Amino acid sequence: MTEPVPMGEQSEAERKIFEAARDVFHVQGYEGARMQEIADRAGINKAMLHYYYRSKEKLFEAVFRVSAMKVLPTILGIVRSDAGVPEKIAQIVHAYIDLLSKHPHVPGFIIQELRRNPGRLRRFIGQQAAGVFDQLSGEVDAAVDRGEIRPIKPEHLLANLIGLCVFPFIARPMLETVTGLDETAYDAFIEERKEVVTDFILHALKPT
Amino acid sequence: MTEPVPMGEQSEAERKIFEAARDVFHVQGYEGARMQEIADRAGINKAMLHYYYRSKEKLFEAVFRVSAMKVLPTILGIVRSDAGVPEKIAQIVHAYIDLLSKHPHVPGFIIQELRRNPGRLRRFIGQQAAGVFDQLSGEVDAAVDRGEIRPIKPEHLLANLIGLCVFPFIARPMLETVTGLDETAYDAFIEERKEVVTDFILHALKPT
DNA sequence: ACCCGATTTAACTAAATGGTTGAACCGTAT
DNA sequence: ATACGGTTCAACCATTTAGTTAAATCGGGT
Repeated sequence: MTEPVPMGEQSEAERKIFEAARDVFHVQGYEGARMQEIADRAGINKAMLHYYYRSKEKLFEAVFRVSAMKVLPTILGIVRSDAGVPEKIAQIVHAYIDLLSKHPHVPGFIIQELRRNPGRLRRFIGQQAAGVFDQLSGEVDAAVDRGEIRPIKPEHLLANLIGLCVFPFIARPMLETVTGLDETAYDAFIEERKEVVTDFILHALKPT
Repeated sequence: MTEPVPMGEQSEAERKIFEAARDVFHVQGYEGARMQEIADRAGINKAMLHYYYRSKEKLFEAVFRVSAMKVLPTILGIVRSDAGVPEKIAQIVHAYIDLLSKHPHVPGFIIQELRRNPGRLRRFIGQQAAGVFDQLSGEVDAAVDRGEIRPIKPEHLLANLIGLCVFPFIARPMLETVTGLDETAYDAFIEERKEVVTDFILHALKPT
């Protein structure tokens, strides 16, 4: 081997495999993905997949972990910050749409896996996000009591917040068709949403 | 045969096959579905699937058509009605959430198929929904001009409207975990959303 | 009673797919 | 140079899966 691989690091081949697997799993989902296609994209033999990752399931697990980790911590960090509720909303919307623009297939990928195997994400969230909703919940209730925002149950606000950010990514081909936007215009549309969604939510919450 | 089957109608067997296929496809998706499981659920031999529907693809196509048809026309009818924009929004939200509560797996099913084969839904929407967005678009722009609602691009309003209705269904297991709601509480949560979402959108659009 | 077409089944086939194996390769340390 | 451990590959294997077939069944019309 030209370059020995330090313990705990990825070899060139392992990295290429992972990236190929990520691309294929993200678009095709677990069931739709073919080990042969992953090998082809990585430009290596199919047996290599099993040499580095023991099985399809293990390879998928690795991809899932990294993908979910890419999306969750950003949000959690903002929720944990000490900004007020309206500022948090603005920050989350901007950070989330920004992030998803860089990984546009992740939301659909997560949703798909959520259908196939709800348990995995449940465990994952249970570990990562424990207590975070309670914190947000408390802050929202307090802001409501203070009359800072109109009354709303935290679970509704959370669902609205995430739904508004995520939906354009998972339903992209549908919305493109309905609205008649081409790919470039749709990218601009998503970019606009950082402001539009923030504005939309804050107005919805503005006390009368 | 005990009951002859009139031309153009479904036999008992065909109906049972279709219902089993619908249930399996809705939850497993195309790739995840097994013809054997569909046959088992229908309580018939696997060969019968091919007798009535020539192939997995054809069977899926039938299920998809009916499922998409169940969800689209309701919305289209309301959009085409002559109610004002705020009334239309209220009607769509109520009708849509009501409808999805009866077919909770359909949104995820559609999304999954949208990823696997965007072309099919594109064609489907192209036929069914042609012109409907243009109408809604015109009405929204007019309402904005009249100062009836705050300025918003129709594509954003549409994305918000559908996203807010649909998201709790496709992300259900995730939201259940994060919020700690059990199945019964989550059903109540969805029921609440008819009012909450309507209220949320209308306030977001209320001129200042 | 018998025929006939529609329906149903068990057994089978062909292809695809995840996974395995044993040999070859390659750079390094002895 | 040689042995060695990690790496790579072509060929192979076992299982699963969609799809086929040919025979059996069933009920109504004659």
